[in-house]
Amino acid sequence: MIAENINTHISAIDDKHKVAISVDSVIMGYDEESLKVLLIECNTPPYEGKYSLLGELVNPNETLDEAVQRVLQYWTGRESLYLEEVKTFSSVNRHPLGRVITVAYYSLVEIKKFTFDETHQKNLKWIDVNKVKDLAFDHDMIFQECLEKLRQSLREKPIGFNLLPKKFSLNQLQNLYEVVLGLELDKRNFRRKINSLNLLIDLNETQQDVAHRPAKLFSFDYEHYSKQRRQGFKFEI
Amino acid sequence: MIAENINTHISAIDDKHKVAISVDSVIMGYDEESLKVLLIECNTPPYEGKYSLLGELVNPNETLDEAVQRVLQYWTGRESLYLEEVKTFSSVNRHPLGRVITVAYYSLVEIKKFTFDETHQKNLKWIDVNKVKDLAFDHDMIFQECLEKLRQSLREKPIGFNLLPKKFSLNQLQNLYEVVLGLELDKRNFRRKINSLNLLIDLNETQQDVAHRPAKLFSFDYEHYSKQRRQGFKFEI
DNA sequence: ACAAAAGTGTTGATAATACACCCATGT
DNA sequence: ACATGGGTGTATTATCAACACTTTTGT
Repeated sequence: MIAENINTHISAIDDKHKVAISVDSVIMGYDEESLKVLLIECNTPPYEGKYSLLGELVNPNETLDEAVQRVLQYWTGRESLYLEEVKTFSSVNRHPLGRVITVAYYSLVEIKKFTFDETHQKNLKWIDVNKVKDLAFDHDMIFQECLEKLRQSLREKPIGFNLLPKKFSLNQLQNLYEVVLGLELDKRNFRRKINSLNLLIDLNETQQDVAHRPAKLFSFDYEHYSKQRRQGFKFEI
Repeated sequence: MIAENINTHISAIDDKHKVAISVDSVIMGYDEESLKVLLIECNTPPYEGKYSLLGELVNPNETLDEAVQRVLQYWTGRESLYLEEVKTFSSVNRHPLGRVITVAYYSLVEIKKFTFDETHQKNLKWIDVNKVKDLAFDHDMIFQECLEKLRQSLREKPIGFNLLPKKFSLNQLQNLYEVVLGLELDKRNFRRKINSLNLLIDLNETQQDVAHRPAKLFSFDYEHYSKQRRQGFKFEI
C-alpha cells in the first residue's frame, strides 16, 4: 500500500506520481462601495463565456508565492501587498485537462492602482463579491472559501489597510469593515478601539476639495505593528 | 511569460509542469503529561538517523485528505478524528530527490489507541513537542508551523476533545489546555467558561479506582456543537 | 443659512479575573 | 486520620454596547 515512504526510504520518484500543480488567486480590491474580485472570461470550451479566477501552472523553478506574484504582475503590472494561502483543492476530476491540484490564495490590492489596459486585457473584470456566481471549474467553491478566510483574517489581523490608499480617514476605514464584513459599526466605539491599538500614524493632513468638513488623514504604522506582533499582539473587530 | 493560462486557454499540460506532490502529517497525541508528535526514523542518506514527519507521495487517484488518512492507516492501523491542512511548502530544493511540493497537515489522535507494533514499526516514536529538533528535510519548520496552528485552533475551536478519551473529567480537559498552550488556568473560571458553552454531556459517571475523590465524567456533544456552529458559534479560551 | 459628513463622552450591562475552603475516596 | 486531587461562590475590575449633539467646510 505504501511502496516507498518519501521521507524515510529515499529512492527515485516515479513519473506516475507527478501531477500538474497550479495556483488560483482571488484578487480583491475595495472601491468605497463594495469589495470586488478580479475575474477573467474563459474563451475555450467547456467553460467558454464563464468567468474564472486568475490561475496558472507553477513553474519548475518557482515557489507557489512566486507563481501568484507572477500572475498578478502579468495581468496587472503590479504585485500584491498582501497574500495569504487558503486551501488546496485536490479532487481528482476538478480540471478537464487531467489532474491539476491547485492551491488557492487570496490577495489584497489597492484597486485604483490596478487599472488595466482595456485593449489587451479586455476580458478582465472587477465583480462585486456578493454577485459572484457560476464560475468555471470549481471556482465558486474556491472563491467562497477565500472570501470567508479574508473576512476571518480581517477580524483578527490588521490587513484591511492593504485595500485602502496609503492615506485614509477613519470613516473610510470603518466603511471598509462594514462593507466587507456586512455589518454596522458604531462610529465612536470603532474609533475608540482603533485608537487603543496604536496602529495609526496621524499625518496632520486633511482631505482636500470635499464639500463638507474635511477628515483627518492617517496611515498604517507597519513598523510599530511588526514590533507589537513579535510581542504577541491581539486584535479583534 | 505566461504561455497558456491554465484557466482560460485550456490545452494540454506539458510534462515539465508536472511535479511530485506529497503530504506531511504532524500527528499529535496527548498523554496527560505532554503533547507528543509521532515521528519516524530515516534510514537512508543524507538524513540517516534523523527523525522525520510521516509523509507520502499523493497517488493519482486520491485527494490530499485521503492521502493523509492512508498514511495514518498504514502506520498505525487507524484514521484520525481530526485533520487540518496547514500550509504548502514549495521551496525548489527542499527535497534531495528533486522537486517535491508538500502540503502539511496536523492531525489529532487519542494516543492510547495508537499503540503500534514494536517489531514492524520500531522506528516510530512519540516525542514531546517541546523536545523536537533537528528533523530531516525542512521538517523542523513544517512541524513548528503545524504546532502553532494547532495552538491557535485549540483556542478558537473545540477540537481538544479529539486528544482525550471519549469520557474525560474537567480537570483532564483543563490540563490539556494548560499543557498544550503552556499556561495556567484558574479552575473555577475554567469550569464556568466550559459550562457556559454547553458543549459537554454529563454522563453521570465517575472515575473508578482512584485514590481520592473520583471526578465526574463528561463527553463532548458533537451534535449540539454542529448545530451551534451553523448558527455562528464563538469560542475562545 | 444650509447641506453633508466629521468629530466627540458618558452610562449601564456584561464578561473576565482573582481568590480559599470543604468534599469524597483509598490507604 | 491522613493524603490526594475534586469540587464550589463572591466581589472587583475591565471591557463592550448603546446612544445624540456640535463642528467644519463648500455652496
